[in-house]
Amino acid sequence: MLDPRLFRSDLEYVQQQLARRGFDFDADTYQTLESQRKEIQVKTQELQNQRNTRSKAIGQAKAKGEDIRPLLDEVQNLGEQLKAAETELAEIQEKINDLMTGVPNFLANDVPEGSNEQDNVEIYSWGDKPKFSFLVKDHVDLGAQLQGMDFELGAKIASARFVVLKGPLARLQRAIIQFMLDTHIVEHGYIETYVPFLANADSLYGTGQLPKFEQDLFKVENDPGFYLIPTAEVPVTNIVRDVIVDNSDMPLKFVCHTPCFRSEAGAYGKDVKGMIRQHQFEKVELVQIVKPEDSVKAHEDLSGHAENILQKLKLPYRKVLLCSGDTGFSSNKTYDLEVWLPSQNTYREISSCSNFKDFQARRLQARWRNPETGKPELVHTLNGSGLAAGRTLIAIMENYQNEDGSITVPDVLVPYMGGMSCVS
RNA sequence: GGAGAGGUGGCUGAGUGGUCGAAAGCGGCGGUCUUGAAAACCGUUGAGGGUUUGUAGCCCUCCCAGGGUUCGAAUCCCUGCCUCUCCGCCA
Repeated sequence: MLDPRLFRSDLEYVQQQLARRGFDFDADTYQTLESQRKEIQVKTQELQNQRNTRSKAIGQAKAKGEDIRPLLDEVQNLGEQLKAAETELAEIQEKINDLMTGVPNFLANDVPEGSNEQDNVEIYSWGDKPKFSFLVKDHVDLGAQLQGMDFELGAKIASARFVVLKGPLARLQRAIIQFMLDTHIVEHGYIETYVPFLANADSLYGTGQLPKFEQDLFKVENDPGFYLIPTAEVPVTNIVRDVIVDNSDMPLKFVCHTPCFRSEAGAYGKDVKGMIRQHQFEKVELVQIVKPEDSVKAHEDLSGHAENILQKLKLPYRKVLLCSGDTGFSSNKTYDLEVWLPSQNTYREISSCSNFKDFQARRLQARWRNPETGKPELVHTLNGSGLAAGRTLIAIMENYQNEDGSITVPDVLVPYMGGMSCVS
């Protein structure tokens, strides 16, 4: 959520900023609601004040043994007036809140203009694309040949967009996850966390998935309802919900491996084949909680940590700065890392690293105490995949494939495969 | 699943239907003392919001959450959530 005070003090600036996203903020509706709010809130607080003063007077009169009858008559209909005002205020505030929670974050100044992913800007590419002297297979064919990747079985057990991995391929995915976690913990200084895979509505609201994107989530119809986490970002960032983080603990850097669950509503016909787009996939997520002045630097660091994984795996990739039209709702600035997939002859997203500034922190009420002011102030939150493990698995399969359909294991993963250097 | 106890400020912990946003201790911050530190002593110390040019003043809200009773609720009633203890079950 954006700062409501900014809407009151400089609405024109707010509109300009939001227009960069093509978001047309309804200023008229807002101003009508806001002027109503002001009037009703002042009225309500005045009535509350009256109630407090008079009740106090009654208490004092009673203590002195005076007759409180006239005082009681005086406050007779105050209660009803107050209740009506409070109800009206709550209604108007809910309307304003609904309006505000639908407003996306501002974009950083250096986010390029553009309407969709076509307009994203490549910052650089890394690594040499492999050259093959034979016809390349995609990960689906390779997986079938290795008898380690079965989509029909996934469909039988659950539905389309699920997979069953078996044998060395299942182990390879686990090796990837272990390798990523160890690298982030040992080399990049992250704290490993283990978290719930179901989250409540408050948590999803805090990171911005609710109320706007409920259709993307799997919901557990319990009482109270839970949601399957679409990313570890949700439970991990919510660690600091309603917390004033100690100055000396900043920055907080968490790494977490979880399965992720996405309904993929609206993705019909998209990436139907293979493991690119699944209802359930494994991901290692990086989350940082930092002081506001450090977030731009932290964003570069965090995406660098994800890149380091790709580089150690020697997977060719490119780094892309998302344009205004492709940057997510809560994000101020996002880098995507896209890995080379030989079978598709293109780069595909394998990590998305975002700086949310104080947008999530405001919803979360995640704060730190600024020693200069002595006051609690909002932190900045960031996260990024480091990396999506399922997509890393298929990138390795395709880039490291041999003519006979076997897969060479990247050097850094061999220890995690019990010394196995080739999957066949 | 059964039985019981409880949720109060950064922490521990008192509290009564009325001057309680809340005793006391600890911790934090400032000061006195000291070459410096410790100890001791003195002072200070919650969060959010409204109004406003205002980090001034005035006002409102918050004692787990949501309802209710009342002129008045941290205090009484109801519901929910969470924590702890014992029993049962279980990876």
